[in-house]
Amino acid sequence: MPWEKSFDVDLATDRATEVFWKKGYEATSMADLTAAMRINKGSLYNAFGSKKALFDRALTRYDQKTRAAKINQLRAQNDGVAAIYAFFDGFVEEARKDPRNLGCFVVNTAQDLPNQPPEIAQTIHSALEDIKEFFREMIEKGQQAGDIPNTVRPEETAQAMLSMLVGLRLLSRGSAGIPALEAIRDGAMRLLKG
Amino acid sequence: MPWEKSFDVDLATDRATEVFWKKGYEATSMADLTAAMRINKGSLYNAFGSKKALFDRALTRYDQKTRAAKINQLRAQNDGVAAIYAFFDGFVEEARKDPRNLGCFVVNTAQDLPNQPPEIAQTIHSALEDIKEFFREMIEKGQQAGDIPNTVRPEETAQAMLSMLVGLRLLSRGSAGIPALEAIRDGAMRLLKG
DNA sequence: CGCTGTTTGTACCAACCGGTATAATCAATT
DNA sequence: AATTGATTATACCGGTTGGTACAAACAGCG
Repeated sequence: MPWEKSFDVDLATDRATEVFWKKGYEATSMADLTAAMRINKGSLYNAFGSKKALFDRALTRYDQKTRAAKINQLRAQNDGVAAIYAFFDGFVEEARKDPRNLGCFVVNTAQDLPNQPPEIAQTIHSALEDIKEFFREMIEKGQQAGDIPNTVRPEETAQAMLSMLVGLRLLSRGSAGIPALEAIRDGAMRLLKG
Repeated sequence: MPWEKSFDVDLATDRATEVFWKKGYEATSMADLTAAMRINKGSLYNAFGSKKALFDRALTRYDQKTRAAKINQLRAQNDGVAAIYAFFDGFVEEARKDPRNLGCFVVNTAQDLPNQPPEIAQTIHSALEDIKEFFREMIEKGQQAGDIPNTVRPEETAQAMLSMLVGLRLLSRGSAGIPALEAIRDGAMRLLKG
């Protein structure tokens, strides 16, 4: 068997992610993708199959590399309150560093859910559920440590925090400045005060 | 001068809004629009000028008819806490009644801000600012009535509530069920407890 | 070298894109 | 009935859409 691959598939996927992330699925053309990925049209279809398949792959990879990795890292922490703060503050920091105001690829796609196929909907649903679950676990951990009063209902509060996070990420796309995002982060923490 | 108009421009605009609302600007074609508006291509360009101009008009009209109208109605209320609750609960009700899960046209467009022209960005910015201002006023009104403790900072809390609202509206697009939306609404009210 | 499989460039496809043009039809005022 | 302007249907424009086809160049293995 001769030489089995030349370009880096993951690198090409990450470059495709950048375009989908900013413009969304429909507004991104195959010409946009081949230019950004720096591979030929033929190679793209050979390696990924279709635009939809590439989008699916890009979204899943983004979700794994960013959201899932972060959550699994913070889950290990024993201070629940600190873990939640770090999670929110990380996104404020991301917004501070990103001059392009891309926000969150997952949230962007969640906004477009009614126009997405079931596989994508499933990916989004799992991601959001996992975030909520993370919040719930950290709240319960904080309660066991005595940092969070027992009057705070874990499930409902986790859901409310997820909503704040989604809002923060959407407003990061050019609708809010850094001070506003910090106010959102601090507001989320106030939900833990009972 | 002969008969000055035949079709109802506002009605046609509302029909265009439905399509833009669901699919977004890019994914909506002129064919989609003429079909939904039930007017001819020629009439559309004669009456609205371009796709962009139609979108702008549809968005502005939607914002006036729904968000602005609701806020101005609730502003008159003398119970600040009740006004905020009614505002949130109205969107939960809207989600309950809408089988298509359209969410909010303004929030959808805010998500797409990096790809929108300055006029649209301005409209979105004004709308979000007005909502935040509404929250701030109602918080201050609640504090004067003694319903909200003075430890609650009006501006920061209003910003946090705006984020929860944006999250609620985005999650209404198929990512969350009614109970989850109710938890978000109740979580927002907890921000007023100090 | 010869075989294999990838990459690349290019050409091509039918379909659609936003937008324009035109001629016929239509309704209401004069 | 004549005039006026909006509405309609249809055809058309150049450009782009996602996707396919194909030959040439390429790189590794036997």
